[in-house]
Amino acid sequence: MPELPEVETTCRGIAPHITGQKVNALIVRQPKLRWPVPDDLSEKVCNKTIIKVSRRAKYLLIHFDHGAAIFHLGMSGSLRIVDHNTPLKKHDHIDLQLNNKKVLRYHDPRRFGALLWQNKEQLHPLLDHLGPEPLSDTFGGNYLFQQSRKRKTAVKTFIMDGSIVVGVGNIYANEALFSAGIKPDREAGSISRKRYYLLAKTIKSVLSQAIKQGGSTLRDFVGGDGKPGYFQQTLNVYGRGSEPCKQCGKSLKEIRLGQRSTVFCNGCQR
DNA sequence: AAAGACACCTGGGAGC
DNA sequence: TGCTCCCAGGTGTCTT
Repeated sequence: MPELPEVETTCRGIAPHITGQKVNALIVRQPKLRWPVPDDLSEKVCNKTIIKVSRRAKYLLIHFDHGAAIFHLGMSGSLRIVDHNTPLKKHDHIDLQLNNKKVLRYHDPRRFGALLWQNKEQLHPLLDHLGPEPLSDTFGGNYLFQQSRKRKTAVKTFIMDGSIVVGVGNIYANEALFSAGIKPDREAGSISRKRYYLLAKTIKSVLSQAIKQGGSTLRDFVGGDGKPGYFQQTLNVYGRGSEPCKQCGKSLKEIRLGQRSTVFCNGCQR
């Protein structure tokens, strides 16, 4: 479910409700996520005050004086703010109960997500060796061009590699490549600097557009049924295999790259 | 070193 | 209605 824009939207949505709050309890009903929830996490966060919420790649960090709880939403995870008496649904695995009678509730049917802990001033191994944030100034066409030299992997696989750039998931990789007019299976190392400038630009714009739209549905993260913002995003190719290209009308092609569904227009992308 | 396959897990939809 | 099969927004780890 969550690509970078949804994690960012979640981060912004929950921050005002939990920042400055003291944690009353951590309830872990199902510790078997992608990695087990640490046994001692409850002791680490109980009676401690949340000082900040931030995002790095698709990780959501809840900061305390002495360290941070790290959430990852995996494929199907979501975090929402609910009232303390809100009935549990299936797959509501974790509650972080706050002083203000609100609960930060983690829901994740497939359990590919995670809840971990990192000590102060010491980067968790998972957050080490990550590439730049796509929306930062250190990420751009020149960087992509340089990183891609002599690489034979498909350009789509390349931009989805978290050590190159974080946060470009399957939906937005497809969309950014369409907008840049680049065929997803082109060898990364064979693409010109000029075209990487355009690709970096479309990656940034497709992600910021989605975040902007997610911002309009922030209330969904504090009640309601929690429909993620990017469901509203206009998708040009993702999920539209064999439908007509919105640009030229030709039938969109669907292939698999790195076991991921890949959709593109043979006419508009080369 | 880089590329590709596989793993984790549940639910929904298609096809029979 | 119910069974079987395939697919799904991620990403660490193992094998070539």
